[in-house]
Amino acid sequence: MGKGLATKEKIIRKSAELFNIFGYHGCALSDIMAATKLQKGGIYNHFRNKDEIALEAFDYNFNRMIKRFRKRLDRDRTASEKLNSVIEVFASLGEDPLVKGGGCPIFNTAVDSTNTHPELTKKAKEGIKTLKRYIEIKIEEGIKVKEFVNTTNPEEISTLIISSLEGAIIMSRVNQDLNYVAVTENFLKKYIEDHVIENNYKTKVGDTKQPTG
Amino acid sequence: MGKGLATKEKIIRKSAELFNIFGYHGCALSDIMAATKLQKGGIYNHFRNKDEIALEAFDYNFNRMIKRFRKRLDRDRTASEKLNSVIEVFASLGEDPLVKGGGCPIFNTAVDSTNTHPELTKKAKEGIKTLKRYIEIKIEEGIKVKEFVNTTNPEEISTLIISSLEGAIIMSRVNQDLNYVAVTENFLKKYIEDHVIENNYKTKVGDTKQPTG
DNA sequence: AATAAAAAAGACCAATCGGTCTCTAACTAT
DNA sequence: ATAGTTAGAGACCGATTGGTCTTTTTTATT
Repeated sequence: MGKGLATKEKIIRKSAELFNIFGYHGCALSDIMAATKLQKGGIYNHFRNKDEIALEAFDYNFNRMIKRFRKRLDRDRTASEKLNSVIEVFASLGEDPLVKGGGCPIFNTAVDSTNTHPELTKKAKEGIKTLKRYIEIKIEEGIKVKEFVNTTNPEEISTLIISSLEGAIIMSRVNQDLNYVAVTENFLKKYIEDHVIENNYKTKVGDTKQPTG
Repeated sequence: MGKGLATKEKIIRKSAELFNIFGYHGCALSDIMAATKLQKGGIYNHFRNKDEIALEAFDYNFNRMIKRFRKRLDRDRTASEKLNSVIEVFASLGEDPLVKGGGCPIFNTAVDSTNTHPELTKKAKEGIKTLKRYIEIKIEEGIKVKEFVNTTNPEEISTLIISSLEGAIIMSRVNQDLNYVAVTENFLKKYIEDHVIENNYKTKVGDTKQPTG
């Protein structure tokens, strides 16, 4: 890897942080210059403009997010383990932020760019859809192998997981109180245990429920 | 009301829109000048700086939000009606946005201001807490009159309602697809019907559940 | 070691930023 | 009607914005 590539990576890495902290309009080129210890020439040698940096920075954050999901779900075998991990990876954005500035960079970008930056908005939009589909597939697989009850609506559960945890992450971030995420995480786990996972698969002790069939 | 007050109100009203659309850093004074058809002198005659406008604009949006809740819940008698209305008012931010630019102005401000504008962040933070407490009280009342099961955790349900609907609102806004909010709204209503409202109070037909006691 | 190519520096630019200040226009009270 | 007061216009300010371009430095190639 040549020197140029290393520099370009550094710019993306630092900018990904800065944009997540300050937002697109709140992050000036001078901030990127300071963070990378580069002058204008060093930055614009790799990018045509600020937009291009922001777009590549988003991709960088998104890919890291996907990686965190994959890395965690790879060690799971059952569908319920995978679904559980999905919830925990989202929730982990609270204690162990993917990016400096905290929260979920995808949703941060979504809110930040709507009405102001169509290209970024499009990326955020597609990112959310990819994430939603990713979870849906895990649920569909669970239904297929009869690990999840067959009345489970994959889109409903997927939407619920994303919306509730993303909302909670925002609440926790602004209030600097991880309890919001914790409460939401617990609710989702309990709900899935009680309504999504088939009774025969339940391993929890103290479960007084009787199989209905 | 003097001419000055009317002008000040207009500035707040227009700015409340602009800040919700573009965010604090994305909204320039020139935008406010254009929207209000005023020059700098006309604006700075009423405000000391841009910050002061943004802070008052937030209060304006927050008060309108609270009003929408109150107006709707005033016509409800039972606790379950009130809780249902809470959900519907949140969901209404999708189809019938409180502010131009869409979404929830409180959460938009929360995301926009975190790490960049402590005063705004504080207001957003307090706004969310007020909202959460408002819902908690409705739930506590429902428990008190035995309309809700007494194992209901007010904080849990309140947090869940806010986080999931706010997350869904962001998803719907960026995807320009109200389905995310609709799915979340339906889930919450169903969950509350099945797990929060006492059986004796349930009026739904076709409910096959048996009382457990 | 010499040369070619890539990377970075930094001077420079017009436009815009938030904010101030003076001056005039418009309204209010007597 | 007139004096006093408030509201608003708009010129002006220094600082900063994103971006360009030339020059220098560093790296890779031979």
